[in-house]
Amino acid sequence: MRKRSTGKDNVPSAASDAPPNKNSFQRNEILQSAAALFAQKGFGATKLHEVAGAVGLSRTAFYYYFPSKDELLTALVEESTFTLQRRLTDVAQRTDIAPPDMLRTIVADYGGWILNHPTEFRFVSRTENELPPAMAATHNRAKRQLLDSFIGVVRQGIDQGYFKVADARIAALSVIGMCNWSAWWFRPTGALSAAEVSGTLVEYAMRMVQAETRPRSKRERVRMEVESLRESIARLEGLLASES
Amino acid sequence: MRKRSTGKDNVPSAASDAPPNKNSFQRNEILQSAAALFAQKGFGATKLHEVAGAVGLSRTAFYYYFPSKDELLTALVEESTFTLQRRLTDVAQRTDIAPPDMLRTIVADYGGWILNHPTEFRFVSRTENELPPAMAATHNRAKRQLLDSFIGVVRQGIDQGYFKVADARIAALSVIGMCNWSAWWFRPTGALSAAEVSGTLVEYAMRMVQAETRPRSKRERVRMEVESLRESIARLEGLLASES
DNA sequence: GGACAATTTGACGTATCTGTCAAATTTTCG
DNA sequence: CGAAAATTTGACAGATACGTCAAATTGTCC
Repeated sequence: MRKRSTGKDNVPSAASDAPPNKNSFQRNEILQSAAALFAQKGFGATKLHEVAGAVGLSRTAFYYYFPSKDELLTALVEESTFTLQRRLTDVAQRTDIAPPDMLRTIVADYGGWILNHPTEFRFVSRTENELPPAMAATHNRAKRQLLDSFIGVVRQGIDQGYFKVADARIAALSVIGMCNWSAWWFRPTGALSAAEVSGTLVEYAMRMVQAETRPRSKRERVRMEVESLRESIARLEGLLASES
Repeated sequence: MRKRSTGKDNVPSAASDAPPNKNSFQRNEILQSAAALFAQKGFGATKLHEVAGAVGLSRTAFYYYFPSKDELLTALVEESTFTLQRRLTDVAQRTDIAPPDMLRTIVADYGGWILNHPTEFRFVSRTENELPPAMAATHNRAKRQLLDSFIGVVRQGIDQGYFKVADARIAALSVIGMCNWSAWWFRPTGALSAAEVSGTLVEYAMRMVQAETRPRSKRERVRMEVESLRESIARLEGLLASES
């Protein structure tokens, strides 16, 4: 019964042997269930016995894997938020791409991540007002960065004559909102895959800013033509279906 | 949490004189503060002393206006949800308007309501998973009706040749999501008014479905799509030829 | 001022939740 | 098998939350 109570053993550094509870199967099960429960009912409203019960454990067994409920929250936030944050800032830093392709890339990446991690996204959205101050600060900073990235792309597109938008901020928020909300309705088991929905979101984002089709590279032209073909075929299928 | 109270006066019947607490100023203050707190932290995570403290009351004074925390929730849900529900179903029932105007109207109405009641909307969205079963059922029914209304308008627009959209459901969800998310970023004190933002949302919704002012016949649309396909293939052939 | 109702409060009881700890049980491995 | 480690459990303590109630305070009207 080595509890290693005093030592902060939850640092992400790769201590190989000492930490008694790390990367355990049950630990990951708890994290996953907790994310779903927190996403559904919120952090404060979710009781520990629910978390434990969801993975078939007694409430006290939980404390073998996490020192406290707050530590569970921090572990969850670190796991979920950091990946999202990194992904966002990475994409937005590039300046070598023209605004239309840039918007396409950023929406596909952001929306794609949400569609592939709807539970995590809902968890973060739901618990962002209950986070401890330090984490709330970094989270808000990341959100602001994300918004600024979108606004920057839209503004560049306007300035360079690609987009026709009156207010870059409203347009960015509308695109972001469209993507965000997909976490509340998308189900991977549905008729459309995450990649297909992501492509649709990209298409709608481009329509929102009325991006002009001034293709740049050959590769990009091919991609656009293929996308256009796909859309045409889908529309034709729809027309054909409504025929009978 | 549901405990049976003794024969108190918590019947919602409109007895004009007997109920000692109804339509009081403090009662409305409590409702308003509670909506904001529930929207921010969720129902289960918000403690009663916070609600009472937000309006300058002691915790026990709260029980003079509401028999229990659950009754506060139900009162809040009834007040917030019913107005939203009625508004939605009213607009969507009309069939005398052409799809483009219909979409304009429905988005302006729905988005406008959200922009004018962001706190209520966030409250409903946040607590919808903590509602008592009966209320959850009606709420889900209303949500489904709303979605069906949007889908119906989009589908009509497609069939009548106004809109160019591959999947009516995804388009409807995207428009709804764009509107919904405004509750999380819009502030009435900002540079743009609710009416202005609402107009922008309408504009973006119309762009999303690529609404055209004049409908085209189905036969004509098929011809156009085929022509579009032919052109795409020709362009792709050209790109392929110049590749080698 | 005084009677009466409206409103607020402090003390109390109960239920629930978090977290601790020693003991019990299971698993691992020599 | 048997010992040590890993894992789980039940009992317990402290804190907090909800709700009740009688008493106290405030406001109103004559």
